[in-house]
Amino acid sequence: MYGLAMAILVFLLEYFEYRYLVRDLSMELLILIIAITFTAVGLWTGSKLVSPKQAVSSFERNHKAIAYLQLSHRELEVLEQVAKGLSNKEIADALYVSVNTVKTHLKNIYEKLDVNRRTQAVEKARELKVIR
Amino acid sequence: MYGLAMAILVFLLEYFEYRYLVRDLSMELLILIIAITFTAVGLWTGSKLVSPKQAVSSFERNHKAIAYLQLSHRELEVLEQVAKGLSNKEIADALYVSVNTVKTHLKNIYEKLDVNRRTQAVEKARELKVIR
DNA sequence: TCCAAAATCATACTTTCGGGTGATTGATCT
DNA sequence: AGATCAATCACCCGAAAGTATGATTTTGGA
Repeated sequence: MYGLAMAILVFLLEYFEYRYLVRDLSMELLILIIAITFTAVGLWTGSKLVSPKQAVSSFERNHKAIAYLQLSHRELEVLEQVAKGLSNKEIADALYVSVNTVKTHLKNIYEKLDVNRRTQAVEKARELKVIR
Repeated sequence: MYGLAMAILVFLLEYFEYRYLVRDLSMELLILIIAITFTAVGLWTGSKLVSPKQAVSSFERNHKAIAYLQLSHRELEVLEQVAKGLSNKEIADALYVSVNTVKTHLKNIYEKLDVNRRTQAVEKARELKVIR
């Protein structure tokens, strides 16, 4: 796309070049136009390339923190469900285990994160980039 | 800065123009150089202007959502405390009101956000950019 | 193969939350 | 002056969450 656009522009400019070459003024103008045009192209391309990269995700899990906290795979799953706002019962159903199991996992999570409420656990896990 | 750089470039190019005007090849090359240069300038300028804006904060409160949901000032304060992971008692102490008042506010918040748990309220409020 | 960690579940108990209802006070708008 | 709304508080009750303790089964490595 970019290459094509540039080729066309170069072609067009070459045409104008031969038409108005005699006048000095048009040459300066030509350079100005090219400069502005390609600055715009650069800005546009930059915004198209840079913005999505930051907007789409900008989240990557902090595996070091998880390892440091010794959070198991299952505990992470429970933590994610909690962050989604699910109740213990709903988490139990989602993970096909009993409510008691969920509670046990949560107890261990609270201990590892050094908190004693689900809301605090979510808050802390977010800070540590353990969950989204 | 940008204007100065462009002025210098135009001046330089004008110099080259008079020096190599006779050759057709250099004219095309000239245009190519200008195009590439200013694309680079555009990209650089874009990255300098766009990146910091998104990196520094990237959060501004959605006042429209708050207005639409009819969340009062006090309700917002409670919501923020909840998001911090505080218990009703702790929120009550922080805002110098009774636990019952906090509960009343929470009840109204739940109704307005159409949820029935604090964790869901936090989740939804975050989605709607009502809280950080 | 054997062990430690992870995952599972249970029971019992306490605390916190959430829902329902009702009431008072003060500010704002008409 | 009356209506409206935000903010405050109280009481009750059941549900959910959290704490403590103990036990069994799976499983991934050494």
